[in-house]
Amino acid sequence: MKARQPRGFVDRAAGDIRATDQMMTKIRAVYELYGFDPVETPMFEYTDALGKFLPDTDRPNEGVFSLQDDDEQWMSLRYDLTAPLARHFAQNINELQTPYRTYRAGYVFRNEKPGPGRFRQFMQFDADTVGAPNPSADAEMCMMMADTMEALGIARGDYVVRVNNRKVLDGVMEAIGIGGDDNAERRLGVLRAIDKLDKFGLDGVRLLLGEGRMDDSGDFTKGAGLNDDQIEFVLSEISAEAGSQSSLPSNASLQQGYAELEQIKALIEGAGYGADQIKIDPSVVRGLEYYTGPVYECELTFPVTNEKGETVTFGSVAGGGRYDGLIKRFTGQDIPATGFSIGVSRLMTALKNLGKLETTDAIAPVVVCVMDRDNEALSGYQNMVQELRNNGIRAEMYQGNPKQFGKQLQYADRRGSPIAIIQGSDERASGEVQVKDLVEGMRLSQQISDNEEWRASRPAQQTIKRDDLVSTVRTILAAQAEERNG
RNA sequence: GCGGCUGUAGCUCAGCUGGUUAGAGCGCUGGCUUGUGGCGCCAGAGGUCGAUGGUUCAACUCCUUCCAGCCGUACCA
Repeated sequence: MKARQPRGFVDRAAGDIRATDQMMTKIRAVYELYGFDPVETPMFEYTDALGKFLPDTDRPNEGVFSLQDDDEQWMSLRYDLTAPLARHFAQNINELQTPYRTYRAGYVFRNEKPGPGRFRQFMQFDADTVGAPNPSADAEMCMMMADTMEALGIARGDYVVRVNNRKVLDGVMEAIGIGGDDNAERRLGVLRAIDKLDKFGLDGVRLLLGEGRMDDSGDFTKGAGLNDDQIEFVLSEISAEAGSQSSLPSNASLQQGYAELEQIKALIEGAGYGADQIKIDPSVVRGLEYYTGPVYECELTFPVTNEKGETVTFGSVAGGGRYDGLIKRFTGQDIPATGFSIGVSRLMTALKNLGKLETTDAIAPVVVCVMDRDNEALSGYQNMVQELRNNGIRAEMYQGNPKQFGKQLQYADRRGSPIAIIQGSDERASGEVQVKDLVEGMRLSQQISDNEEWRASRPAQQTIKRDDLVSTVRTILAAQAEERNG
């Protein structure tokens, strides 16, 4: 049998897990500071609770991973953290105090084609306020996003939170005469086209708003089919400076959208945030389905170099918006809500590129070598290990086959151990141990080319009293730490 | 989903216009070495050449189909 994971799923190694933990700790601290409390929901939900994907018998797993419980009910792995929150709130509506301010993190699952940096299981970290109808709640989300980026070490100017309002986009489309149920399909096409602004630029969007666009492989994407006047209206609107009113015939949706954006702008300015952190941007679209008001996303603006040496802009690492209709599906009553989601894995990749990820693995343990294998010697080694541990120093006794001493040092070396402890019968008889600084020894090795000489010299090794073990190890570790930190 | 490109050892790849027993470097395992990591020397393991069907005296090499991966694109709650 070949050992492998399902496509789009990955194992995570120690370094990734530790780095993720550190990130999550920082994110959580910001959310807590803002007065949000944690909540957790299960990975599985009944499929109908997740929303639009009701599996049909032909394709039960389109988009989501679904299976039938033994009572025939369909259940699915969650594909985001918002739908489960709506379910949780609706279910506990009588107990939960509103506005309900909550955050949660966890894996979500999407059954779709994986790609580089795109997996079928990935981590999201969400914050939401339920029962808050005013744009002030949206403004708070934007500020929290900005604070989170800075808490993670992303400098001001290397990120920007961009805010728009779905009502503005709706108003624009109404103004160019594609409002109403008849044009739902066309409006979707327009939104999709606008969403491609990052990728294809204004010219690409122009094509997609009109007839369509041919991609590099020769594949043709059908456009939204607007006429030239309509296209120019849309383009001028999405490329307009923040806050400038368009020349289009106004309507209620447009006016309300602008008013809400004005209010958000006033709040973030009042809180001291500048346009280099949060700005109104009429080209932000976000997901197409359930957003009903302000939408916002956080984008990284610095160029990063990928493994292949190509320069790419990273784009969006977090996004959200107002979803006033989502909870109503369960309760029948209007419950306004707004919130956002951080793509943890994606953001981690970006931080790695920025050098802001604390990739310093935990210091590997001190390895106590096994020289003699009689019980007296072994208990002495174990005693040293325990003493180091009791003093807060990671340590382990070599647990492999000890017959070749060279293998033990090789193990310590490849494990990245800072120090090896050696005590043979001679040292034991005189109450001594050898302490070997593996980092210093590696440096010395570069000056010695002959293998015999390298061995005989026993580099970076000192003989000390057994009683001085802990203090000597501490001294060496401190020196190594100082060197690492420059 | 659509279009293009690519599948040879754990990894990176070589393998001529089809020719007998498929190679290299690195890595891995063991040994030199039951008192010393790097460097070194010796030995070894590991491949139904992505899978299937076909053409041929003969296929890693050419063709079909499938699968997987990469790039672009579409969809993306």
